[in-house]
Amino acid sequence: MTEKEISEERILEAAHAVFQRSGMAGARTQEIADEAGVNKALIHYYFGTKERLAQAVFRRAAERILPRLYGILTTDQSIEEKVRGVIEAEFDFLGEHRYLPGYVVSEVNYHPELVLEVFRERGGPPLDSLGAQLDAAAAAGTIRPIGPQQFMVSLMSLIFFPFVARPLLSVLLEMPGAQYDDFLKERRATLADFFLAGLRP
Amino acid sequence: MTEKEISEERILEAAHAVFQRSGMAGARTQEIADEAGVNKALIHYYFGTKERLAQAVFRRAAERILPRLYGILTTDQSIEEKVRGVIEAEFDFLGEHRYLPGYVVSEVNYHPELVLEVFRERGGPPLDSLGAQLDAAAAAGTIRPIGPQQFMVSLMSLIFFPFVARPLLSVLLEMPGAQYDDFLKERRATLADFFLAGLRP
DNA sequence: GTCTATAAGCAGATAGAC
DNA sequence: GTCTATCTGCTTATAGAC
Repeated sequence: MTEKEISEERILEAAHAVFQRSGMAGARTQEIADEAGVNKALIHYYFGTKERLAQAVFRRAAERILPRLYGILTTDQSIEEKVRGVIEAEFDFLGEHRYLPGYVVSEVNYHPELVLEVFRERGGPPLDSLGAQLDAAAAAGTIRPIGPQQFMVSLMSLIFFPFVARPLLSVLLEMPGAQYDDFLKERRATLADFFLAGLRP
Repeated sequence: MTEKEISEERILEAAHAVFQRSGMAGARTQEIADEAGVNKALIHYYFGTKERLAQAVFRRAAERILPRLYGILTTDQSIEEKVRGVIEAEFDFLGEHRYLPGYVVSEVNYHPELVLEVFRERGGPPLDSLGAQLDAAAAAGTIRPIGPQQFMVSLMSLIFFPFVARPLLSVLLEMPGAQYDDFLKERRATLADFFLAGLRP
């Protein structure tokens, strides 16, 4: 890796951390520079503006979340296997990136154009093949009829929302800190059964 | 309503709108003043700082979302009736406040102390009575065993996440604008059955 | 490629008149 | 209670040396 790439990577890493905890509007380039161990000016040298830096961070984040999700959905496994696979893979990932979903969701709210451009580049999950598989399973009577969009939204809701709304849920449901981690562990173990039961006819 | 209260209310209403679309860090007091039809200085006269204005907005929002939710959970209806009731009530509410969940979730991420203080004041749902009812239903064999927290998180996830992540889901699942509204309508009609099926033993 | 120094603009907050 | 005018501080971004 060249020196240039090292600095660029350090800045991206630092920006990711700072954006995640302060949001794009709340983040300060000075803080990013400090965390990266470089000077403010260098950030502008590499990325021009704060906005373009944020986009670069999103591109990087999208490439971390989406492929593993789509990958599993594209195999030739059964619906049940896919559901279990997605839940396991996402919980693994989220264990190490607690704040990423909250950040993505927040920024997509405040700067849709900026963020959605990135997600458009990458494209969505394989809706057609998934839809066909769901239709086939419904025809065979193993699940009740459901469209691929409702399927995906329900699955993603159940997985991501507890991370996105963690601070809020932690307070409202009286599960501070480590207790919430236990809650998530229990959830990981039971979620697939709950979701699959919901699909049954 | 006194003149004083009218101005204060106009500012709160405007602040709510502006915060919702720009976030607290991104919002400008000038924009809030313009939208309220008053002067910047008046905002400080009433609320002191932008931060305290934001808190006032949250307090107002919390009082709109939570009571109707808790109210239904506190009745002596069956689990099934409560689930259907909560879903109907929340979809009604969310139809007119699309961006509220996204805003609350975003700010709770970036300024936990500030927001959580408000939610702490109000307290959570009736976990004890709900837990007892779920235990009883499980003992009677109508549902499988589930704690009140898992119950609440799953229900809230399925309801709120499609609103919180709307822009993202709209792009990834290829349902632009009005199509997403149709999707939500279908969801409203089918969600209770899906959720209740997930609970069955 | 990386730094120091600085410019230019704007935001939140206050003073003071009415 | 509401306004105009202003201050102070901070932030992004650039110029220019090394």
